[in-house]
Amino acid sequence: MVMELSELKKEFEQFLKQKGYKVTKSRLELIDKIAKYGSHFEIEQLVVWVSNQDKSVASRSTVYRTIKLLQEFGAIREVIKLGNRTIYEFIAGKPHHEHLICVKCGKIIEFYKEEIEELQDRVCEEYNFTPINHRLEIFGLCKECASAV
Amino acid sequence: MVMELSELKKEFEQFLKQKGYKVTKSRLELIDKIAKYGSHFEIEQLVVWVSNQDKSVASRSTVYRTIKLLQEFGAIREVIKLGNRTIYEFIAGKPHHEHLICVKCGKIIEFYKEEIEELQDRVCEEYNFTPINHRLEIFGLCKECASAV
DNA sequence: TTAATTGCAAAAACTTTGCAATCGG
DNA sequence: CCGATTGCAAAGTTTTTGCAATTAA
Repeated sequence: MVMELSELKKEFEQFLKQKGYKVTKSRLELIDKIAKYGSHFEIEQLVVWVSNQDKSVASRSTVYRTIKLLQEFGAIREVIKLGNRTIYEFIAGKPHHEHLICVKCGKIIEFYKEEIEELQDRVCEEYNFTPINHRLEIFGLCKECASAV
Repeated sequence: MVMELSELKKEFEQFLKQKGYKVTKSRLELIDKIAKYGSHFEIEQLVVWVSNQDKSVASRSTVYRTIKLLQEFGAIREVIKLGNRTIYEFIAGKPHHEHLICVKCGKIIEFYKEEIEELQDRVCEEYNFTPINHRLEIFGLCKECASAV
């Protein structure tokens, strides 16, 4: 990772203070757990994982509420919406990228194409549209699953 | 629209028969209603609209079940996933395109950039990934909403 | 005839919220 | 101390499903 976790946590504290929110044990624990959980995750997994910790870190409600804060802060984002599932990604310190999603095995491949970003900017200009964020999902079969058919 | 609705309904009938499904009144009525509903819609809207028709067209369950069939058939697709909402689009006879979504007023602008498609194909080749479909959503502010800030 | 489809109501899955107790500043 | 946060359970959303009645082939 580009950014140290301790540094990220400090920035998150800054963010909370600046917004008039409180720096609580749950919030700091959660950003820590999410960072260590792995790149992609779903809320339910996180709730279960967090519930199985020795000491209670946060309840389901708090997880949901903190997820929103972390999105606002910019440490995580919804990257894949597949059927009724929402997959989040820990993006702090990571450059922007898009995803290839294997609909058979669930594998997620990240990629970045500068030209695609540029073309998007051009489209936005054409329509006088001010982009805030975007998401490009390519669903299909990964190499292994395609050859297994 | 490029394709006639009557022709589309015939193709849908073909599709149903081929799959061993039955051609029912509800299914034909629904493809008709959706085609006439307008480009983008959410299921709840459709259920309400369909419920308000003189003669009952289909129940909520049937709407949900038929939506899945129509996706399989290829007449509609999930085009925008925003928060917990899913916006579908009637795509039969329409060329592929992507969307700009105004997060303030909800306006949806369609666009198509051949180069973006080509670049995606190239990425897929690089990763030996077999694409099935994709979705590019650019969230931001439309011209009107941006100037109103 | 008979297997698929429908409508209903119940359940499931996911997310939000009211409120009393607790915690941070 | 005071207002924000938490946990809980209840409620809200959205979607799925079991089953008896109905319908298409």
